[in-house]
Amino acid sequence: MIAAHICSGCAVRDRALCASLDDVELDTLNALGQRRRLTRGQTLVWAGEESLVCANLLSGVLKLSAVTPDGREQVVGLLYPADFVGRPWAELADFTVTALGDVELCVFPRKPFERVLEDHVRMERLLLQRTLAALEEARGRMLALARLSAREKLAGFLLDMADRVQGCRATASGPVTFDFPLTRGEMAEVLGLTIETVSRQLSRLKAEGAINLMGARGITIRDRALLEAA
Amino acid sequence: MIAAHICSGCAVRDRALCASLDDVELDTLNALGQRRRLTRGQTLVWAGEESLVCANLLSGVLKLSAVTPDGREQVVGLLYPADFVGRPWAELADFTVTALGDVELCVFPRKPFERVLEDHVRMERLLLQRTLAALEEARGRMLALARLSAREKLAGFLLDMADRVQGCRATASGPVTFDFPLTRGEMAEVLGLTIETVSRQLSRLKAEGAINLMGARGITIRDRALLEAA
DNA sequence: CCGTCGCTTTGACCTTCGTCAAACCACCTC
DNA sequence: GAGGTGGTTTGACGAAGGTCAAAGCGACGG
Repeated sequence: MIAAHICSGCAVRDRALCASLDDVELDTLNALGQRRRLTRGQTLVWAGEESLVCANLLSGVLKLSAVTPDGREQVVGLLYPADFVGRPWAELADFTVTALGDVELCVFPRKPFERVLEDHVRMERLLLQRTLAALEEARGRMLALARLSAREKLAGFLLDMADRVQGCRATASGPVTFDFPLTRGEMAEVLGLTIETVSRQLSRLKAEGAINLMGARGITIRDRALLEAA
Repeated sequence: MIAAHICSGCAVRDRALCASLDDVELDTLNALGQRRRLTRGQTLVWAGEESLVCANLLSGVLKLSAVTPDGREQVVGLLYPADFVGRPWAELADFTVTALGDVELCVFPRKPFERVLEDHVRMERLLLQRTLAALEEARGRMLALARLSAREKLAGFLLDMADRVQGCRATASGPVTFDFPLTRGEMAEVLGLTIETVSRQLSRLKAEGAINLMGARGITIRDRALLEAA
């Protein structure tokens, strides 16, 4: 019952992969899991190194990034609470996983985790469905990276953040205020731009009255329609 | 035994998802499957429409493409023989699937196919592993689309094609000759460029002696190292 | 053999975005 | 309050690649 006890207080108990397990099954998994915290900038996994762990993200945001041989970097995915981290059955890690803010994880050693996965069809199915969803998202972002202008990328990104921040609350068109979990540089990495271009486009959107910027992190969406037009 | 008979002659019997099924199980699936041919340019699925089918690709090449509201297009994936087509459990199709050349498919109605999938853990696992691999590939291409120059994209693409064409034969560094399955326009769609840029970069690579072009389709890799340097 | 059709190549020009450089700003420590 | 430090903004400039336009090339049908 210890496991059930620990997990029952878990913020993502019914949204993460674990949602597919009952309390008894959870014991097995919990015996493997270990809580871990990361602070801003710390990295959990390095691309190309041996892939030793999988994890559930409990709180905070992680970035998944790829790097060219000569050092150009691209963020290829953002992970939010309840998302799954890592790639079962892969000997080497594909991408670098880094904390964007302070982060809490529930970490499992990869090999034993694979065994649990193989023994629990429902969990495996849930992972399959999430992977299919992630694949769709990645492909959607390929379109964005390759074909949208800097302005369009930014507008789309802001709308995305806004929706995510206010949970799944109905998107009333009233102004929304929130703080970025990312710096300009990180936004640039996500959108395939440079830091200067991000800054310039934000200034431009502000000048046009679509948004308002307060300090480096604060933002409020003033005219959602104007953003959606891009 | 009819099913086993049909499938046993299948070119991808032991490479497609079906590889996870024994001859008896294959009967179930075969009862659902239907051969279908497409000719160059025909499309199997339209993005946004109801998702009615899944399929195994038997021969030929398919492209998966996404389109912006205003008509800009991006190819987000290429599918080769033995690859799986479609997204189980999705009500709507995410992307448009179009034949690049003449194509043979083994098509299943989605809903019944999902049931088979749910009843065959090994097949579900194989699909999961393939989806994870596809996700990695998609993310790798995000890096390429966002951060590589036109020249680098093309060089990488040519090397890729060359490797794929000569099967998994050891990549001797001798010159390789083959035909593109794609037009310049399609290459542009894949690489996130315009047709003119593709043409110009190919001409440049030819001028530098890295490749040779014969007619619109023929190509030979003359200096592999030169391409790899990009 | 000629004309047409689809695709490719090449050129001239222009826009967008990246590069380099210099302030600027907020926040923190001393 | 002085001085750092890390992130941000702004400007001037240049290069890569997109756009528009015209010609070239090869295959096919008449």
